[in-house]
Amino acid sequence: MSRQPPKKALFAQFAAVARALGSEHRLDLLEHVAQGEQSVELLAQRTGIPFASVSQHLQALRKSGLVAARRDGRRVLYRIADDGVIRLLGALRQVAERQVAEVERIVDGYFRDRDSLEPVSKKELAARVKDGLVTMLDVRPEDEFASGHVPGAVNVPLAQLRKRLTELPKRQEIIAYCRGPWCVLAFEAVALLRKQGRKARRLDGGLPEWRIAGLPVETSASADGKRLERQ
Amino acid sequence: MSRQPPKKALFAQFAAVARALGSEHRLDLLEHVAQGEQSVELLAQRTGIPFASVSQHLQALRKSGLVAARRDGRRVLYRIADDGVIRLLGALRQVAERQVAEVERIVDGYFRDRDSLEPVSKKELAARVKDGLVTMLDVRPEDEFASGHVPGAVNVPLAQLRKRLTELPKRQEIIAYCRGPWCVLAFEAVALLRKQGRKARRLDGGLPEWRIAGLPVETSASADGKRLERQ
DNA sequence: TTGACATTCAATTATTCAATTGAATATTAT
DNA sequence: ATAATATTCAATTGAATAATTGAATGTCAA
Repeated sequence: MSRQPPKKALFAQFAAVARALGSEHRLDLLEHVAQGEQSVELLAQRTGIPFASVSQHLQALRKSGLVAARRDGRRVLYRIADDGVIRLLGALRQVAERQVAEVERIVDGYFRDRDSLEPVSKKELAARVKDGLVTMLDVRPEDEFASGHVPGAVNVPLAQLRKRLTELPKRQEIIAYCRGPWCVLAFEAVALLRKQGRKARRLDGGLPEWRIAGLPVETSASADGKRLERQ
Repeated sequence: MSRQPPKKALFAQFAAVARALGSEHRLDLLEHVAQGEQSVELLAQRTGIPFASVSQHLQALRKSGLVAARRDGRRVLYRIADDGVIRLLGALRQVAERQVAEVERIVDGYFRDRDSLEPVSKKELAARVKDGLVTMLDVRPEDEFASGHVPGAVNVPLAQLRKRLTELPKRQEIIAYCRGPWCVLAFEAVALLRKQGRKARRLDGGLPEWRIAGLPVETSASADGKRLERQ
């Protein structure tokens, strides 16, 4: 292993990391883990993958250095190993989006207007939210919101958006986001809001991208967080 | 395929790209393709992979959008699909390097000093080469050098370096490079030069990185290029 | 210590992927 | 047309991987 042609050995390691990314379930898990440290069971619930499979996939991800784990009581909490992983996922997304025509068709097909991608920087946006000039809308499920969100964001899960429109400002611009650039919840939220005549845009990125941009993240100590007390 | 949950369909595409990267042979081929447009046969020669396998791997890479192909006469020339691919490879390398301890050990084990990584920008370097303040040393095989290299670089393949030391300036700083950041030839060259008392460093990156930085690339119309006339 | 719970391990089966070989296709030159 | 060459396709084999199930491990609380 160690005394073989170094080039081969290097490629083997790089290939191992890429192989770990080469599974839909693991990508799904990675996106969820990127939201914040989580237990195996919670990830199984959120992704709908059987918990034994989740455990195995997480171990595969760990072996290739994409996630890290620590024990807390009787559960094991997994997290993204470091910011480079988020950037790697971004680069993968970029290549796939730009080059695989299929993706374009899927996104375009489902969501008419592929809307203004990041017309305003995240840092500026954070300032505007603080000044009350725009409203950030987090359309993820409540428990995910609780474990970490953009400061000042309003949480209305996509499923309830239609009914709870009154909770959102009428004229102010609304910026929707969810898990990350791949997450379709935000696309759908923007489509719905625009149909209702609201001024809405999508944040090109989710919580992980917000975090690695060096911006603060807020957590709700409790908010349906029965399963989250330990975090 | 197209009317399935969009999230799944997106992940499937991203996973497909990652899977395409998850093979040592394909990474090897990608590194070579990144040097410049090349035919299947030439790639087979340079990588030592049977040509039928090379063809299949290239098709896999093409299907996932990592390389593109065009026909020229009776040969098919493959090239990197776009700059995003180089960046993706860089991100992969970064994650693997930072997180997979194995790589550190391999690199450190083989090459004592992991030497000054990119202490000077590529743009500045290009200027210094032009002014004759430093010498760029390309240690790749002659035919690879011929199909594209840093302007003004001297080509001495690693195997001949010890014998041809006299061709290099005695006191001037020497910057060695080869195919890319993973390429070990440059590490070895620097080690050898330093042992000889020369002032040598390694360029953190190779021709592809040079190219996507927007810097010019020079080709030798002829230089052992019997097989390269058409390029 | 016992029981409850979260996670991991082990074993099975089905699927996918890789390498190899030889044949088929497409292009150029004769 | 025919031959020569570069590439691709097809079929085989063996290896790696994924999903599933049930058992085993480790931790906390009573």
